[in-house]
Amino acid sequence: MENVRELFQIMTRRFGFLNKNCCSAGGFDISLVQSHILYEIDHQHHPSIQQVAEALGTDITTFSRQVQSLIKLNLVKKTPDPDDRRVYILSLTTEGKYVAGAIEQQMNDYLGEVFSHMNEFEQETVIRSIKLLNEAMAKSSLCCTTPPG
Amino acid sequence: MENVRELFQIMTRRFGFLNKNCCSAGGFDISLVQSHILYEIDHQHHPSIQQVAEALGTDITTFSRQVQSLIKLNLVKKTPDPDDRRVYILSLTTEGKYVAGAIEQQMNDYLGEVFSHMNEFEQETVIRSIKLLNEAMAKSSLCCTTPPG
DNA sequence: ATTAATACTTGCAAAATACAAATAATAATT
DNA sequence: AATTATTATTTGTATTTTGCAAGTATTAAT
Repeated sequence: MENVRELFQIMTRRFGFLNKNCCSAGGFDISLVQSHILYEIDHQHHPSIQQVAEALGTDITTFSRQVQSLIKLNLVKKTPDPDDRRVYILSLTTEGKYVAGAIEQQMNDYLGEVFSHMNEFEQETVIRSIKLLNEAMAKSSLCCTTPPG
Repeated sequence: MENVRELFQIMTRRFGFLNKNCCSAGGFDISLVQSHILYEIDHQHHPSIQQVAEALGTDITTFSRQVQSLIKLNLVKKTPDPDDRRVYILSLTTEGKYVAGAIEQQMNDYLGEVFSHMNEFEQETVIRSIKLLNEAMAKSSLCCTTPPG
């Protein structure tokens, strides 16, 4: 098998560039990490601060501050968990949902443009492959979980 | 077509975790960005400082300092370009090549483990798809080049 | 009732980043 | 040939990001 790492390196770097471009959607201009946080809060079910930090592989103290800044921007809301008062549940505000949606849309537009350079069959293949890859990564023990740092 | 962005987000995040884990290879313990710099210097042909900074999408003043730190670690070498004395050519030292190689190997090992969760046919498909994707991204005008920031 | 563990926050210090300005060399213009 | 403009890189300085250590508040275990 050829150099898989190289293929991945190129792919993820380019996707990173794509991501960078995409965060000034919907009139807001937020950072790349902030967009990841919005994404994650939006996709988890009533997540706690710790759960989101964990998912993103971010130090919890750093994340605590990141959340604060998003609350200041009125994009994220922090609600005390009635079952355990140590815990805060994160959710997106209406504004936050709007921004997350705008970014999602823009990213999908960009990806759509990328995919337009492939034919229908190639597009299907690529989508299916990424799914396979995600499943394989989920099965892997070595990788793909929060790093120790 | 389903939510492509979501598939990409998951994939790249996981690959990011993989990358994070992988930088303490060969006895050295370097940062993720440093590993990307080593990779890029190794894969370009006698690149100048600006060229590598450009490829990585890093501000040139930041990159100048990053190079300095890698020189201090004796992983990178800076040679004046004889044709244009404003320019410095970057290259890896013997030690730098060793570290870059160790990281490459470790990444490939990790990816090998990930791929072991797929059958031969799926593996082939995934590899081919990533190649297709990289080609499509290269063709795209919207994305995948250095962002303005 | 006391101790241990957990979820989150804050103090502080270090690291990463970027804009503006400086330096040094080459290219373009007069 | 002299002057001006452009380019490649570095440094000054200020901002932002980050993380460890320690703190608070709450729940779980003994």
